[in-house]
Amino acid sequence: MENSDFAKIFWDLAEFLELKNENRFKVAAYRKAAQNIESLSENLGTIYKAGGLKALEEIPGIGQGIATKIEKTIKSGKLDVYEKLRKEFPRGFLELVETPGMGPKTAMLLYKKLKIDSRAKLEKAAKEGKLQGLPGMGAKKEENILKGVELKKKISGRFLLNAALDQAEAVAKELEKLKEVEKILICGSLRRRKETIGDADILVIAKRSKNIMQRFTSLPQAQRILVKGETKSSIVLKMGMQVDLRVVEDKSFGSAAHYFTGCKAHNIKLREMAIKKGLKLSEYGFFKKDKWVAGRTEKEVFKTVGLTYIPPELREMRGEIEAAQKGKLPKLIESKDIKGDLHMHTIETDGSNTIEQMAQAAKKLGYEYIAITDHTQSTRIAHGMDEKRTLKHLKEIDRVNKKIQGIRVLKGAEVDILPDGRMDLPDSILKQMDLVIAAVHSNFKMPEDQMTRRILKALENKYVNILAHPTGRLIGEREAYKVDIEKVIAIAKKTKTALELNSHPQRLDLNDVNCRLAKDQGVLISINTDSHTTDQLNLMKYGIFTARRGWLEKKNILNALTLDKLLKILFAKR
DNA sequence: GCCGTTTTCGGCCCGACTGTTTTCAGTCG
Repeated sequence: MENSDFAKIFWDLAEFLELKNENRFKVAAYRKAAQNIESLSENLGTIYKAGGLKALEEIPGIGQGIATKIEKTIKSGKLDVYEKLRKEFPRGFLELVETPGMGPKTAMLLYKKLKIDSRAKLEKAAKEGKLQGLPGMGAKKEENILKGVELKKKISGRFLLNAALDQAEAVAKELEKLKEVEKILICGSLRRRKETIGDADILVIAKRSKNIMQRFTSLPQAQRILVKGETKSSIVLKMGMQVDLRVVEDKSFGSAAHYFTGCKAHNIKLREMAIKKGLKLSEYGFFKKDKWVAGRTEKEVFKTVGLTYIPPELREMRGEIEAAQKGKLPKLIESKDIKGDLHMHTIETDGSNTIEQMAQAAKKLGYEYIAITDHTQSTRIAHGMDEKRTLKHLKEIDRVNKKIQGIRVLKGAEVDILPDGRMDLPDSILKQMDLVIAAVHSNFKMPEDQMTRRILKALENKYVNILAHPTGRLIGEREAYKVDIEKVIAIAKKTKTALELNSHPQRLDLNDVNCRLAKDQGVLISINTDSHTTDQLNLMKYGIFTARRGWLEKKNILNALTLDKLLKILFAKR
């Protein structure tokens, strides 16, 4: 069982108990546990096997009750209370509650009065006007629920970070033109640079909000207004993403920015810490009794509860608060630390630019070096190189390297890892390169033990320097292949092989959690763009975002090394 | 159900918007 399967059980349990009007703190406790389980880097099953019930109870938000439920689930594969509740509510009931505008109270009301137990039935009843007239239900509420049903059909889940960021920035740019706007900041999961985004949160500092709200709700890219108030409005963009806008005064900038950036659990923790200090924290600031005392900047917010400044990417309740208390937060990697890009393609295989064009573009970015790493023969779809072409290509890189000044072009290739773990080119060819990237491009559906063996064997090859996109996932398109990532990290450490953090917004592979795992084991990460055009060299920022979410520092990054240090490490394995 | 340098019992984050309520419940973030 995956952690997400366990989490699902507790998310659902919370929902069921809420429907049954259980104690709301109990409901919240289940949700907190589900949340924490989702963000664990280690599998619950593994934790239980290693340390039993005690180890489970050490996870924040998990006590005796939930630990026992996890144990039961591991032992028997199911949880009786969960199964019982599932039978009590019809299938389709949860999607009813998840319809925007509906909540547990309304869902139960409609179920009891009208036997509505699915979203389809809800839509039908609303269209027939059967909802209005029930207690607390009028024509408007019925209309809203219908809108919610439609919205759910339209909003296609989550958006890739780059797409969401582009859209949010476009909205912010429009609002910035208004003279009332003093400051504007994109907050929420966008500011935390999560790999996928549910909705965008924009914070505006202004004294008067009326014009701003008017402009916001009438933007050309707006498709629907969800709510429109004095300090808070929400719209849905034509591309399907929801955007929330909040307007506050300047003296609340810090507390509002902090609040709208989240994550939720992190916020709650800070508010609890404020209470312990006799203060109340909201988006408007810290209050002693009813008197405002602080909140002008985020730094001030953290300082007031005794913490050093926590960068947005770390605010995920993954130990950042404890680290800030001890003054032990990492000094996160930044764009300026990156000295080169070690994974890119040219027209020799499936890229669009020449070696020289890639080198010139990289030079403009201020890089000290790049590596040209075209595909090898097995990746036929990319016109991969056989031995003969590879040798010719390496010579061509030498030629370009002599020709251009101010940047070093390293000779490399992205070599396929064959299903049996052998490399797609013989060692006699690999040894003529400065850098070898190994990658899985075929047979994704192997069983976990086979895939793990396959990759470990590649890492043991003394010419392999980097494992490209280590789990092979394409966000929203293809699941990661099954591989024991902890073993991969351990062997990467042993063999002095770096792991790639592929910067493409659809890959971001390794992900944040695994990056942190690799860091803790002392494995170097190479943040690469895997560019197929000169433009794509700019994708580096997404890799850096994810690296920061993984607590990575300059010293953890292979391509933050100067050229001579890099070369030393590349050849140290041979 | 979880949790504890104020606690093993009694707390548990805080506020905006909407609709239907005539003072507030429900939903959302």
